[in-house]
Parts: sequence; structure tokens; C-alpha cells
Amino acid sequence: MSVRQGFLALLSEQPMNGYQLRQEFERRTGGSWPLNIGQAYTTLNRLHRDGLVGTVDDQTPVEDQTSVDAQAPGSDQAPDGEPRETPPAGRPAERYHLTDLGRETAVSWWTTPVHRGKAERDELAIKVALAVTVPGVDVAAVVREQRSETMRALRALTQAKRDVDPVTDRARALVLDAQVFAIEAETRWLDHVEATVSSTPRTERPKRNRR
Amino acid sequence: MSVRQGFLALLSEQPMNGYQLRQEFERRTGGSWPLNIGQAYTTLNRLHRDGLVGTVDDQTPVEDQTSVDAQAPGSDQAPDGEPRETPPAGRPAERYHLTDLGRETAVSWWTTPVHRGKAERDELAIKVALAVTVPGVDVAAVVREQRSETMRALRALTQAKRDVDPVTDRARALVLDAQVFAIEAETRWLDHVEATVSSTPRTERPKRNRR
DNA sequence: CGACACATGTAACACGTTACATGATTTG
DNA sequence: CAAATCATGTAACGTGTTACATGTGTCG
Repeated sequence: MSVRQGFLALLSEQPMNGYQLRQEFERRTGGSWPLNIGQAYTTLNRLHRDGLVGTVDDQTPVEDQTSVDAQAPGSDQAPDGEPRETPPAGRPAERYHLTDLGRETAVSWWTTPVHRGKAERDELAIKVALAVTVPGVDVAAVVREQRSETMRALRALTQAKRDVDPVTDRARALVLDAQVFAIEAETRWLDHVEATVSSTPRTERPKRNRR
Repeated sequence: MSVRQGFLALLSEQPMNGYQLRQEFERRTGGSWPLNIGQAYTTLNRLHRDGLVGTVDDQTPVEDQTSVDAQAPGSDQAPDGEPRETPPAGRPAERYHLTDLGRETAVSWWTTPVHRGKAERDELAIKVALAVTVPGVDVAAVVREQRSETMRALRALTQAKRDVDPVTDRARALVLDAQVFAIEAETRWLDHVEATVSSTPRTERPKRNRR
């Protein structure tokens, strides 16, 4: 979902082509989200299909917004009425711009908070939670291994932060900070797990699966 | 990926059917990862396809099985020790068990740490990072909205923690703790962002005009 | 010339989500 | 009887990942 929204945000600044979108996306997120070039175009196609972006040779000019929904969101491979044939003389860059609907969507992204509290599918948490309930798993070892990995990540982050000028590249700096904060929290949680586990040896699971 | 690994972990404890797997998965992760019943079976099919799990009527074992199917043919599930309190309802349950390969995979999950540092695709971080670079976005407002959502989530969590006995349901308690730690980190980061943004008004992006 | 940046795309796949369809058995 | 629980699955779709195929323009 974030790539989609991110593209809309970038395009709200100025029209771009797929290549640039991918570049900007990676640059501003500090390389923390490497984006395969293929996906840039896939995402653009889907945005186009859904009527959120347009190119210069979209003959359905987006003047009237109510007519745009003629394009019902369908299967992935939208056969799209006109597969724009290659423009003459080489391959000039496509230029995608937001439609009215796209601009609306972008704005509403800014005003709607990211939903926390649901679907916090943190693989580490799941893993440890299962580890403490499945007999025969050395929870302490799992935590130990994870801790060294976490510290390794923290070192890499502080290293990366050194190469960023927080004034000219504030976005990248903030993303790195977010990761640092998250890793610190993870460390604290690992401490907490360790303390919990060492104090009370193991949860006695109710034997037999109840019906 | 986590559902897959989680199922392997659960099956390393004892053979189960899809229904039970889903139940146990949700129970032990504290309901923080609601799992649609359909996916339990989809995942099981994929595990089966990849040779990580098997059912009783798998005659075509994966390669050389080195005896593991030490399957007492007559007595299906050791009914002797089992106090079958309630006779099974509905269709006779399939019973999935780990193959050797599956057991291997499960074990290697415990010993391999969750990879941090790459692909920290945190939607919130991306969003804020883009917000500070795209002109016309009220970053402070975005942060403000997010903060109230975050606090709402924290309240919900503390409420949920009240209903959990950390002794009998340690896994659930740990998952909730992880979420609390993560949310606290998020709050701290939001503070940090607010401070950064208010001190230096806005990054002046290089008005790069690529062709 | 050959490497590299620019530029566009397709195909196949993995995982997760939602909705739907089916059926047996226990219990109110 | 009806509803809840137990139990199994399929279909369609969205997003993201990886790999591949193609072509131009520039610069050392």
C-alpha cells in the first residue's frame, strides 16, 4: 500500500516518469526501502488502471471526475483500452501526473493516521511468543541470537547516520532515526523477555488440544 | 512467511489439523494476528506441496525418509493415553505432521535471528519522510493526527493487558508487551520529528529539473 | 568499443485477505 | 428445528519480489 501512496505523494509535487519515481522514492526514504524497478511500473499501471494517475496521451481527459469510474478496478493485468504504442523516435519518458481523484487520495493520506493496534504482525514477537509455548525450544538462545543481530543492525544504522547530512537530507535522517528508535525498543523488549523467562522457567501448556 | 514458520513450530509440538492450527496460532499470539480460516488451509497446502508436512495417507514420501514415518499402522493417534473428553464432531480431521525437512526448517527458524536492518518498511516512517520533502504538506498536522491515533492504540493495549494473566498466558502477554514497546518508540519518534520540524521550518529541496 | 545511466515493460510467483461453499454433529 | 461449533476447502484479488527482455544516449 505504501508504494502506491508514496507515488501519489511524489506526483503531487510534480509529474514524473517511472524511473524518476523509483529514484526519488528510494532517495527520500534513505534507501531503507529498496524498490525494484519493475514494481515502479507495475504500481504505475495499477494507479493508471484505477484512474489515479494519467499520462499525456490519455484521451479520457480527467475533467469530469464522475466519468472516470467507467474503469472498474478489475484483474491485475488490466487490458486497458489503449495500450499506448511506442511514441515515435526513440523512447521519450512517459510523464505521469495526478488526476483529480489521485490528488484527493494523496491529500486524504496525509490527514488519515496510519492505523496502529491492528495487525501488528511483528515476526519477532510471533516467533518468541511461540518459542515460549513450544516445549523443547531454548528461548534464551533465541533471544541471545536475536540480540546480536539487533546490535549488528544498530551498528549499521549509526554508521549510515554518519553519512547523512540532517539538513539537506532530513527525510533520510528521520527514517534512520525511526529505525534506531524501533531497534532500541526491540532491545528493551528482548531484555524484558529475558527477565521474564529466567524468572519463571516455562509455561505449562494445557496438555491435549481441547476439542 | 510467519504463518508458515508458525505452523511448523506448532506442528513440532504435536500433529494437528488446520482448524486447530489456526486456533492455536491466534491464541498464542494473543489475537494480535487474526488468521482467516481459509489461509490456514492454503498455507497447509503450500507446506504440503513443499514437502514440509505430511498427512497419514501420504504414500509418496519426499525422497529418502529415513524411517521417520514410524507410523503405527493400526493405532492411529494413540487413543489409549488420550482422554477423549468430547468425541470429535464433524468431518474426521486431517492430521498434519512434520516431515524431516519440516522439522529441520522449524529448528533452523529458532536458531536464525529475524533479519533487521533491511526492508524496515514502516509505513509511518515513509509517510513522514515524504511529508517533509513534499511542499505544501502540513507536517505538524500529520504528526498530530498520528499521535492521537498512537495514544488511542496504547490505551487499547493497556486495556487488553488487563485481561491477560501473564502466568498462564505468557505468550500473549509478551506479544502485547512488544506492541507497547513499539508504540512507545513511535511516540518518542513523533516527539523527535516534531522537534526537528519546528526548529528548522522546511527542507529546501534542490529544484532539480531533470530535462 | 564497451560500460553505464536512462527508460520501459512482462512473467511468474509468494503471501496474505476476503468471500464463498459444503457438510457433520452437538445443543438449546 | 435452528444455531453454534467443528472441519475442509476454493476462487478471486491486491501487493510485493525476482528475474528477465529490450532499447537509447553518453562518455571514457
